[in-house]
Amino acid sequence: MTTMAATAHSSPDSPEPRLGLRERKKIKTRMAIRKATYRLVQEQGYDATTIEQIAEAAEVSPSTVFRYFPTKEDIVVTDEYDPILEEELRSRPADEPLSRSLRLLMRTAVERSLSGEYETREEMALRGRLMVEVPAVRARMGESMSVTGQMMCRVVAERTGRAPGDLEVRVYCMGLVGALMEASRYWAEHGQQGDIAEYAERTLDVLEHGLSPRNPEAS
Amino acid sequence: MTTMAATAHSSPDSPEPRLGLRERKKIKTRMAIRKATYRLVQEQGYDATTIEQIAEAAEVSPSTVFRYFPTKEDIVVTDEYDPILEEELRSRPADEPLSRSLRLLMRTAVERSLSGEYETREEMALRGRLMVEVPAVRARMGESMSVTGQMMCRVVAERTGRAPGDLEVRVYCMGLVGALMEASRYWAEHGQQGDIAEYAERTLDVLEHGLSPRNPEAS
DNA sequence: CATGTTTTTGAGAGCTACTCTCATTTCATG
DNA sequence: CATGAAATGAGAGTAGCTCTCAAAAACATG
Repeated sequence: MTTMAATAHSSPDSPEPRLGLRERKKIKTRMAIRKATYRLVQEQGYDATTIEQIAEAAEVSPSTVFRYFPTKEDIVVTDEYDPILEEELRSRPADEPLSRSLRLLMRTAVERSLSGEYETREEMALRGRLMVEVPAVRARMGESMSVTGQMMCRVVAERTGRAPGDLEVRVYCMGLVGALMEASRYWAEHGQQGDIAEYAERTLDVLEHGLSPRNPEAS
Repeated sequence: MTTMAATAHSSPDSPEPRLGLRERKKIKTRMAIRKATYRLVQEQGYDATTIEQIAEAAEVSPSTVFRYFPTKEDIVVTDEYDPILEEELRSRPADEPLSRSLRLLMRTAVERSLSGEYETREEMALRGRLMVEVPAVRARMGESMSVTGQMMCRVVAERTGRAPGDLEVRVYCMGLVGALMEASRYWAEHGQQGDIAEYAERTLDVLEHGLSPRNPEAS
């Protein structure tokens, strides 16, 4: 009953710890596990890193690691900003062409991840490498891709006035997400050098206009 | 052991056993493991079925099971007819529009799988269910999807005169394969009732012409 | 501050997928 | 039939993951 109330009862001038100690600790533990994992995986590789090592480095018990992440792959495959993308997409004017919204979305998404707002560039790079090298991680990535696809379905359905479960909607979204996934994989496979935003643009071009036949590298 | 009896070793006019006894046995073992797995999974579910049970039912040792299939998921996720599709696609005239070739390909592929030529309909149905229900299987399916995508890349590259590693080619193919995958998943989720060939058609329509905005079920 | 309640954690047992090694059996061939 | 190669079985070992239960930490009270 008194769930939300009570906060800041005695000292009304507390900085910003809106969350209780419990919540804050959970977040910290989560981060600690991630950090430890990233470090260990960088040092010794994914397979060579065991849950036990991760637990020890993060100063928690193995049980706790599994309480926070259902599988080992989940520790590295995050997908935090799905909801952010969703909101971003929804905020676009409803009469804007979908393709245009998507282009803008891609651009801001890339900018954000490059800004290191949600994860460091090293972490992103590591994730990219793992996606290419470790089958289990790649597989898990595919699963999370499907979640993103569903999110997309909801938004696209609203825009087009169709049902989210509509075959056309689902197929459209999964085609899109699959293609973008491949683009990021292409980027990862090429040493993460090229401009990923440009890759996204070209991807959307292909999806919109098809593959122009026999067009040998027009760039 | 006396099942196959004398294999007509001395008579040089043996019908067609071009393969040695070893090869034939390997094929048989492979099939036996698959059959046993399908049966047990149907009876008790995927997770409840252990490798040990499969081994016992197939009358081999657990070691042998792992020798034939790297993972448990691989036993059910087959993907035998990737090369067949490839040949089929290659056999199409080179100047035929890609979309047309793909439509024909889809049609024959569906016909073939429905004919029970490569696997029984029950097996196909089971695979569909597992793909929807069991995360590990779905994940593995995604991996095999990626292999199909690569095959597609090679063919599409030839057709369009581009390189197989070309970003546009890869993105196009993975978008396509991802969308078709989603279509088959849609089919599986809906009790495997609808006409999967029609779903494929609609999928290709969407990819070619985009999502027609606000078009409420025009069928 | 002492209390009782709830949540989180750690410890440990247990299951199973999967790997590796080595001895044994089964097929192929001169 | 003898010799070499390939397939199998048996067994030990690793690690991811689950479950249970009791201790500890955070919260809500008087």
